Amino acid sequence: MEEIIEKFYITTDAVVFTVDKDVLKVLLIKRKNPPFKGMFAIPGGFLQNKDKTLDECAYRELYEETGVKDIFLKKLIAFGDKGRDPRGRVITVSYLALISSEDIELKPTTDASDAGWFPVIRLPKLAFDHKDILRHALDKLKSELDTTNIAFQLLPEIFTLTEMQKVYEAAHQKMLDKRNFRKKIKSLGLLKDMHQTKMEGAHRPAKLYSFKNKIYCSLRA
Amino acid sequence: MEEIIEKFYITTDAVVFTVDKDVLKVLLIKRKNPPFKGMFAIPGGFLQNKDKTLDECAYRELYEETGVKDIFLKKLIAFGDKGRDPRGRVITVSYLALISSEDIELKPTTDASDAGWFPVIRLPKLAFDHKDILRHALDKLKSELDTTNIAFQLLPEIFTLTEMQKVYEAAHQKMLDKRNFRKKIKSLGLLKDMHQTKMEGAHRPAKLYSFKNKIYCSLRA
DNA sequence: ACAAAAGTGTTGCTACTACACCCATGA
DNA sequence: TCATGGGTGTAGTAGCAACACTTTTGT
Repeated sequence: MEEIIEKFYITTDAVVFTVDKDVLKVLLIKRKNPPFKGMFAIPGGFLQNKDKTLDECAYRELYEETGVKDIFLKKLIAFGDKGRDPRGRVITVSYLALISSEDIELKPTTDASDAGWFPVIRLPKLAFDHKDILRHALDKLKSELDTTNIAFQLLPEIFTLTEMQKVYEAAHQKMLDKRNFRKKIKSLGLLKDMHQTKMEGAHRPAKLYSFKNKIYCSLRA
Repeated sequence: MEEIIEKFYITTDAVVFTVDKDVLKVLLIKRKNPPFKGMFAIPGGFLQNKDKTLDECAYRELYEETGVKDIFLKKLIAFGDKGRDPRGRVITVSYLALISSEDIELKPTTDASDAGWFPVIRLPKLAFDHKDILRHALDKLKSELDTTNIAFQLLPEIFTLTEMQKVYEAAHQKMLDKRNFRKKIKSLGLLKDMHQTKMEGAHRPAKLYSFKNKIYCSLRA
């Protein structure tokens, strides 16, 4: 490799979504250093040569900054315009990440004193071009929910159909018809009836379901 | 930026497709230097700081290596596994590129003595992980043809419906029903009847169409 | 008895598939 | 007149959207 070839900083940034109390939320951290000190940002950081893959870098940075681990990650796209980071030329690879709201407790770690979950409809101003990265990831989340079985990444092990519907409604930010939703989901054949019910409040108990397969796959031919 | 942060090589690689004589082809170059000297590869090269965007890098490298310019480019995804390039850690951003077969004449340039168009069904062995990059781009091409109006990037200014159908058939590698194809395309309302015909051989002349709008857009809400 | 969420079917519309014949032309 | 590709319509099916009432429970 000739000397004249330039090298650049690489980061991975993970846009982590969850649906918590019927609200779509995203994980952000407060920056402790300049630039954009004190502003919120998508968790991520610099690729190191010890990271064997970009995925590994995304996992490592997410864990270091927020304590979140064992999470679904899907690589999205690269952002590399000049000037997007005032420190120098940085190419960022964005990730879509999903986590069940059961697992969103943040353990404060060295880097994560100010990590938190923010409703997507009420975001703080974000550092860098993270608004663009987040919007792109949100669009991707919607299309993935419609074309793959990733919903299982946002639900607990067993759940009711109403809970599942709330996940779709939160992500798409619109209400769905109960009968049509249930018909569609049942026709996909992804769910297993657990023959248990969940009683919650003064009304008829809801049947519980789980996914037959918790392996990410497309629903189209 | 602290000294301990590592930097990496970045490349952009453009997977350029065309449909030439009803066959889907991809543009490859023969490598003139090690590693993989003499093997074929997707055209691309190293990001330079003068490139204001990743797109600009992809355009520049494609032009330098193949003489191809003024072409549709869409950024796809990053490849960054360790060991994918024996020279060192290289992160590659792939691009989907499309060109009309009218414009595929390759002018030999300094770097492009061995650029050529290869049918996708009969590819030579490719350098690096370019087989993976190509397959990913091909999947993307198919889904883009189904959900956007990019077909205009693969057709001449005016064309017949049969020519358009051949583009879809070549890309999807399957035959389509003539009546259904025409019904679908007409219902999209993208085409303008040019009130001209094209006579070619001993049979009824074909009506010529062009796109109302040659601006890339999605066909779904 | 009532309040609250669970659960369930039908109808109309749209979009896709499969399929066969006539038309305009040059040789 | 024949060979060639251009051009057209219909019937069946599958999937989506709109819509209201009964069931089961706790209080």
